[in-house]
Amino acid sequence: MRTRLKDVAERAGVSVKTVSNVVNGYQHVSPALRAKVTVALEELGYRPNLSARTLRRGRSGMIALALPSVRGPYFSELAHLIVREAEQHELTVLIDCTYGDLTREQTVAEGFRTQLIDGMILCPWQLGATDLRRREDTTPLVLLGERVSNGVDSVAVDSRAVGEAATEHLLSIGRQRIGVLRSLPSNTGGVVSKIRLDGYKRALAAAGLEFDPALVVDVDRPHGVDPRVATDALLDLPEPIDAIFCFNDELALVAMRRLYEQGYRVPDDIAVIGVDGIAAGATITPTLSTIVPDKQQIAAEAVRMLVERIEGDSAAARRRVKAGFTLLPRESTMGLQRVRRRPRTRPARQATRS
Amino acid sequence: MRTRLKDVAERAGVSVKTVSNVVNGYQHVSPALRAKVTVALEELGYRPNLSARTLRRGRSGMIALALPSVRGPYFSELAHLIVREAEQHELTVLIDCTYGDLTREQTVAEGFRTQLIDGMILCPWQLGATDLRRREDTTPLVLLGERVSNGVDSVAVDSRAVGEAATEHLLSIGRQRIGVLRSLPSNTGGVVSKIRLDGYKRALAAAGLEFDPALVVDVDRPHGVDPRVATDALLDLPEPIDAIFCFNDELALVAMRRLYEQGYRVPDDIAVIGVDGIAAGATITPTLSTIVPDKQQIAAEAVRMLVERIEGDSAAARRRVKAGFTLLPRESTMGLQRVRRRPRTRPARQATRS
DNA sequence: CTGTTAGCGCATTCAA
DNA sequence: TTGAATGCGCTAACAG
Repeated sequence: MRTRLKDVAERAGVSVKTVSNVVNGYQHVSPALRAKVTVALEELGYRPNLSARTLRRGRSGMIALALPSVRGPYFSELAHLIVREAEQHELTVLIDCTYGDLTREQTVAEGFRTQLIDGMILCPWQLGATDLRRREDTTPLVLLGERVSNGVDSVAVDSRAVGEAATEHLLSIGRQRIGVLRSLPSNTGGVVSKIRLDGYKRALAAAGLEFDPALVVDVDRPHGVDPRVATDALLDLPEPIDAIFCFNDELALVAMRRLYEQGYRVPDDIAVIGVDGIAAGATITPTLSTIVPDKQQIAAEAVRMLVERIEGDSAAARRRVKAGFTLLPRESTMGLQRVRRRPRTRPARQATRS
Repeated sequence: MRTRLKDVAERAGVSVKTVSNVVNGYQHVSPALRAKVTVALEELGYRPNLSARTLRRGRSGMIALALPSVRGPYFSELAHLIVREAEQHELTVLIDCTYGDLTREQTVAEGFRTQLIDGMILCPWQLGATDLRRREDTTPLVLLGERVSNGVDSVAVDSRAVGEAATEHLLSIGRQRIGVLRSLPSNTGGVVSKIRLDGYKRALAAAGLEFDPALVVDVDRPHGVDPRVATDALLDLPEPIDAIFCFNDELALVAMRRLYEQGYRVPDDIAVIGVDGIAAGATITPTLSTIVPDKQQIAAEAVRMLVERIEGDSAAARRRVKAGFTLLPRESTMGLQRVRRRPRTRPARQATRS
């Protein structure tokens, strides 16, 4: 049997309450007793039973983070930041993967790990306003993304502004026919993609250009159009394109590879811009121009709002926070950095295929 | 107040026990009562209080996963797989970031979230055998990696074999002077790096080549030598190298960029191989040859062993499972795929700098 | 300042 | 098959 508070009390010759006081860092304990208790605590190797404490306190100090996935550069970074942020508030994060599955998202919204978590942050892909209205669970909830505009706290980047910024950047370097590789994860309503495309259209309109639907190709991984095929589709257009706006960096990487395979040069022939700011983008050649959402801000705001809900009156008005982003112009739009060609000291090798 | 078992019981006009039976799917409940209870459950929107249940059962159905970070391609993928694997066993995963910090690792090993988690999987970077011997907490524990060889269950890839395989591959394509970019996270004892280097030496020896310490450069992010500088160091060696073995793919990406900046061609001048199998490696040009640890196996074995500990007698002998890996030869060692140069239909553009 | 006691919500003895 | 009572370990009222 595990050592309980009671065991420690007996050992130290004090009451349970006193031990509890010491464990919880209460002020009003005489030094003498505190010392005795501390020794007993140490000797018995006491560890509080968090379930019991949670049951009693009605608080566990844990929050859930429900994401479509924890894999992939975007969500893993976001998860990391949220975990860090939660730590600041002495909260532990329980991560749950929804796989963008509606049923799972509903389960989460509708009382997941009840009473074991003090609140949760959910990034919905399919969950709709209806689901949320039906919601009976009273656990504080903060939503990530623009999907739902219901009476729930949420934080998201302004996708329209993102679409606009990317497009404006491409226009600013003289590109006129801008293809779009739009990611439509098969399991999403694609709200974000839709809004981003609005931004694209707006930027075009502001530049006096007409929107051409043929320039927009949907990429629907993993069950839909392969990104390579989608890129080819853009390249095969009768009137050639001079830039591609990819809705995420991973897509951009694939597109750039495809452009290489098809003999196009980036950015000379075709400029490429992505969204996310994944690490590889800074390292590949050409380095990838991209738009970086302020994940740190997203994490901080989400946790802050959640903590407020947990601690404060749940009655406060629902808030909708807009997170910022940054345009990072790099080589895939601005042109390759000049490199110094080294004198070659030995003949170029042939790779020996085995 | 939240609806409790008792409330449901009153509503349905039955005892608490019966409701509990229904909730937990007990067999021996008469259909009539079951129906009544189900209705009451629905009407009141009952959600079990997991803290109470945990306290009573002595099991929470949660396990902790303590990693240095959840960011980055390797750990995020691993976390993902472990979460999936845990789900198969109806376990929820609580993720904790240690940042490779010794104190935090000790905290985790020494009774983290006691009684709230049924077991844990820890990937130690600094924790030593001493810490583990001292361990008083009885929560089942499984270790990831080769760091500790104590009386604890663990699963890890054979780093020596990895080092050997990478080196042999480079030798097999005719490279003889193989530089090593060795990652030594500032907070690690670098056990893995050491063992991998052993593999490198062994492969060299087997090929009748002498080991040259000058060929090994340590990269110590974020506080130590910049990977770019480290790459330069290899390039500045009096006797030129013809290959680089990078201890992880991210490092390889940086090295390849640096090679480009310095005017070397990959793989013609210098072949590059990494370890991890990150997604970007399949997409960049040249695609990155790499060694992919079988993360799925690691995840599966870790969870399996943990579950056995949780359910079975804790007395069973400690096991040390070796996970497999795969060599993925790609363009960065095998040579570029031939590309078709398209007829250019319009003059090459100049990127207009704004 | 410290001890006694009740009860958080649930699962589970033991009776019926 | 079902109901009543007990206690999991802890914290917070309330006494002392």
